Amino acid sequence: MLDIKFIRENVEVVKKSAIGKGFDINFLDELLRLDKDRRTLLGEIETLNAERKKNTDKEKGKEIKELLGKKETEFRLISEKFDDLMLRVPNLSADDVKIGSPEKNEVIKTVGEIPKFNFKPKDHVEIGQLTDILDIERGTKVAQSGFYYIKNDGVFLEQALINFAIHKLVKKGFTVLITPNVAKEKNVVGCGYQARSEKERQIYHIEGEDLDLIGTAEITLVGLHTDEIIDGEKLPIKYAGISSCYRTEAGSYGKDVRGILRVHEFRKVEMVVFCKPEDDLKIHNELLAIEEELWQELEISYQVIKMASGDLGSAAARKYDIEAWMPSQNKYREVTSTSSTTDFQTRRLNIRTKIDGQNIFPYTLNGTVFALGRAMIAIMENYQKEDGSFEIPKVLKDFVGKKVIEIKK
RNA sequence: GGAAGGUUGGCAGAGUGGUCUAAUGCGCCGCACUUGAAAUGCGGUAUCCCGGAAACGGGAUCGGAGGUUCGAAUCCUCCACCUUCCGCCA
Repeated sequence: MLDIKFIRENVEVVKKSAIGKGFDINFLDELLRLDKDRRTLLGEIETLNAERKKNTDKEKGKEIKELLGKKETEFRLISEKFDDLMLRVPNLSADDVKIGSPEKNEVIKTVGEIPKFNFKPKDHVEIGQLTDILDIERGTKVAQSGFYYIKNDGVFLEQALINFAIHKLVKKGFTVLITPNVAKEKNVVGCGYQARSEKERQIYHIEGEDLDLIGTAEITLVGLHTDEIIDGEKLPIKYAGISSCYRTEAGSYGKDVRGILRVHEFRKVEMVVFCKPEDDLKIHNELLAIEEELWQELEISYQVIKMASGDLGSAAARKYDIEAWMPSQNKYREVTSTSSTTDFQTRRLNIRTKIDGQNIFPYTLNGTVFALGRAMIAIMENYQKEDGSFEIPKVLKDFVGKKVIEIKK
């Protein structure tokens, strides 16, 4: 959420930034009109309240009460609309972000060697069948398309990725958590994940409860401090959370239907940092560096993409993706994403920090450590051998307990 | 699922119809005293609205909504959440 005062005084800046992100911002004039009406009414209500307090006359008291009732109803109506529109105003993109559609995304770095195979590389679905570590068909049978089983050594591989990641992150000063996989809608909306429309809703809702299945632990990690005041001395606070993630993937029918690249449920290790505004860039670079370090240690080739404004989404001010090499597709595919959301989320969730006696909204940043399904795909495909077996990256060997995952006899 | 108790400022916590401009304590910020610190003293300490360049001034806000009343933190109703006990259960 942006500060309404900022919006009032910088309408053109807000418009320009939103258009750069590809958002329809036609409602901005209505928002400003509602803001004006809302404040006028609030003034009237407060004056009436003050009168009511002082008044001792019976007749006049009743009069005031009646008028107050009308004004309050009107106020509530306007406020509701106002709040709704406020939530639809996207965050500003950072100054260093290129304005433009996703085609303007920039590859800022390519690291590592693309593996050369003297056979036609298989995809993870085939490798998963041959090694018997994935059962996608039965996931579909028991649950639905987009759900899958991980079996046998696959289980150890996923656990290995988690362990490898959290050991590293603890050393880097992160507090590790296993978070709830559900959260009240307030936290979902607070992080900027509200649906643009019901049709495109990405989040599963639990019927009859004020609970959504989380799409990422970002929601539960940022939500940790909802309605709290964080001591400025404690910043930066760094969290790494393990959770399941649920996505309806509405609007992406037909994309990546094969395998487990795009699914409704997966597990992920996610970083969230609360920091002082002036540390934004520094922390963002740190998060990206951690993500790169992990892929370097896995010895898998990757690219770092700096997203143009059109690919930022509502909350992000700046975003980098890492794309890892996927041999079966002969291209790099997204495996991590790290964003700065400035004070967009903390404003919505009323998370403040006290620095020298002053309350300000801290900045939040997030970044993927491992989207475990996608990391597994990358390992399976990049480390595959001709028969469909694959090696375990050196850094994971001790965690998995073996060097190769063999095909099932 | 059943029952009881609770929700007040950064925290603890008082407050059962007007004097609440919300006690008191702690924390934090500033100032004074001090070589420095501690201790002490004084002042401040949230959010929103209006006016103002600012300093500041005025007003509103005691979980949410509704009701009773001239008047509600305080009484009544509903809702949300929290705690404890019971039941069920990994």
